[in-house]
Amino acid sequence: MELDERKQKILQAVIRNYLETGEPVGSRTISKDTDLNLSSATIRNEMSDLEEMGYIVQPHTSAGRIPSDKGYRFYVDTMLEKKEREVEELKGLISQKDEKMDTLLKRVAKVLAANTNYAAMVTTPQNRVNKLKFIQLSRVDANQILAVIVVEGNVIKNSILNVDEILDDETLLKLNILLNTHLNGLCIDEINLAMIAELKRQAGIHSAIVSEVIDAVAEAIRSDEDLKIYTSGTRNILRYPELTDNREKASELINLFEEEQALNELVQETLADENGTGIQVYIGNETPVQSMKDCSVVTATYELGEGMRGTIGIIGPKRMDYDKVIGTLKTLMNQLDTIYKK
Amino acid sequence: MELDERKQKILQAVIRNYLETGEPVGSRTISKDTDLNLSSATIRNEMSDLEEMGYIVQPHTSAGRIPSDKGYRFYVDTMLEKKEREVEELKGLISQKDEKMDTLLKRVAKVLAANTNYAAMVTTPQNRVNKLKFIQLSRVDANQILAVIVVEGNVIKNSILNVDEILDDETLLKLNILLNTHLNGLCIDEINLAMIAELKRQAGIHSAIVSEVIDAVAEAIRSDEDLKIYTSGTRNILRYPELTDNREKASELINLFEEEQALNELVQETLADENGTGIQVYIGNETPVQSMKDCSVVTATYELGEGMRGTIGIIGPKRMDYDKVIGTLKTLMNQLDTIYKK
DNA sequence: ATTAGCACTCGATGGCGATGAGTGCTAATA
DNA sequence: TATTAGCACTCATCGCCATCGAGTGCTAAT
Repeated sequence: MELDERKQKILQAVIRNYLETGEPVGSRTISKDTDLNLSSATIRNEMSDLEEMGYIVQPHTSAGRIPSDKGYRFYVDTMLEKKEREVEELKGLISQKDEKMDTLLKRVAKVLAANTNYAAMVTTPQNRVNKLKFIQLSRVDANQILAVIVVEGNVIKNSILNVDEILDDETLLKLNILLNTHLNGLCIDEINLAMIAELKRQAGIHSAIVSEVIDAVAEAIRSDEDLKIYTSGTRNILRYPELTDNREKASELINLFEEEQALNELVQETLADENGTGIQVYIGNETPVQSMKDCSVVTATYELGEGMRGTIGIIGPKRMDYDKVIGTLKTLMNQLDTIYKK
Repeated sequence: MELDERKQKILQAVIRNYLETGEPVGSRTISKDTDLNLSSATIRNEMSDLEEMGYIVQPHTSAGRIPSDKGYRFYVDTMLEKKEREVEELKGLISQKDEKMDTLLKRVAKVLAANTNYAAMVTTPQNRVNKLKFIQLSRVDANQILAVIVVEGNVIKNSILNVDEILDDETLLKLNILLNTHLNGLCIDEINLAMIAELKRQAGIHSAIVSEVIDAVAEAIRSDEDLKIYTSGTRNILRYPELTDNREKASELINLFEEEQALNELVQETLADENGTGIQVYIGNETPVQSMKDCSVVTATYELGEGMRGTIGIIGPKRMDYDKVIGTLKTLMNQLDTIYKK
């Protein structure tokens, strides 16, 4: 059977109506809502076809129809083809500059949640190729050394090293020069054992410290270590219609939402495959995280130049205002992009 | 009327039973549960008295009694007098050292939530008098300066400053010495305008940079800026009996739980008044945060020497296993204390 | 191909009586 | 005087059943 134009129109009407009301929608409603001028009986026949084709389902006999995952998928796909919606209200909401990265991202999560009424998440940007930019060792205390490591994109890591021997200023300076001249501009794959051995040899009796610094560098450069996920709007999960009478599932989802581990999977998936727009929609079982299979996830990837990429997204009910969510995500995504083009 | 020993015993029995079952408890149950050998009729009379005195209430006529806030308060107070319970299982759970502070605290929150089955929160320690320990300016890029600021307790802050003029190594060194000799060991109140002016004068043409550094220092030292609150076990909120059929309240509480702002109030309250044990219990309306008035909050203050103090706590139903919660909190509190005595 | 008509299905709603846990009161008892 | 047995009364809960109505699928007419 073919999904001709009339069937498409009916399907869209069913879904749009269901998104609004949350109730299974019947033939009479469609007959009145569309401009097709068809009687409810005709619609019934068409809906029967659509059900056979898997786009809609009946929760029980003698009830209206609701969209299946496949139905939602159709809806989202046709929607994405349409022109971008304007979401002006968000401009300015996150425009203050000079903010710390984490405050900014936290606020983005908040804005996103408040705007969509769904649960939102935002990750810190990940750098795929973290090049070392600068290392600095300083003495803080008699036997404490502070190692500051700056990687590309001005991400800064600190590490305090306890040392037994007392280092004088001159040695410290030598070590600084040694480390910087050898390591700057390198990314993690390029710091191999041979180089470490060479560094240790040149450091002579201070090789222990070099060792510790290298460890700190390795940790600093390993970006996934540093992935932070900010969430907001968890409460909205309680409003999701597919969960209202299923406390257990709601609870599971809330839990998931504070488990960075699980969200991480989602993020990785999002970052992995790259389609044109940067927007991804996972409906029901399409999600990489099993416990979200009753929900839909919409994510966007933002880019901060230099290959830094992060994810913002919302986790909502399958019955979601996809149009608005996608619009909002796009706007925020662009805002982030421009903010960091300062 | 007086709360004689028999009434106390009955009250305790009522509360203990209610904590277990969650059902209003009747006179017959008490008659069987206690070792008083009284008939249900006698108990009825006593319970009637207890109700008059405000320790228990009847959800509706011809139902059993449940504790009022005042009843819980009595229960908790008598309980706190008893000897400390041993909670051995927790030893070792958070024993790994060498962890980053935030990972550690995150895990403490997790352990706490998992152990009690309530919602848990942990704050980073706050330093009341933040003394400056060390400042370091380094050139990262042609026109970017990295300022590293270490305050007492080895808390490190970074800040990247953009500069117009190009600074050579020598000037940088001079600035470093200037800043360190003048500022080290001072806390925020001691850095006054006169001193800043003096610094700027000595810096000469580089006074703009000094200005920026001072700003960064001020921000770094302002500790409340840096208060982070880790939460865990939000899902447990859904299990609280007083909220199970009140979605709205549950939702509100969940929201509260991700609003650092609100939790902060709680923290401040906790840190403010200091009784002997470091444990505080807020029952129902006693809480400083209004939206928690259907819950109980139990907090503990941990100390990390040098005046660094943080809060760990749980937010649970009024019908809560106070005994276990307090025990768990005490154990974790001590663990944190000892871990940081390395 | 479309539509009117009709019998049928099934969840939702609300009334109703039975059930039973628990109370307060009174009178008997130790 | 304190305790207890007995009893009438209250009220939330549960299962049952009839009703209602939205919505369907099928058939026959247009």
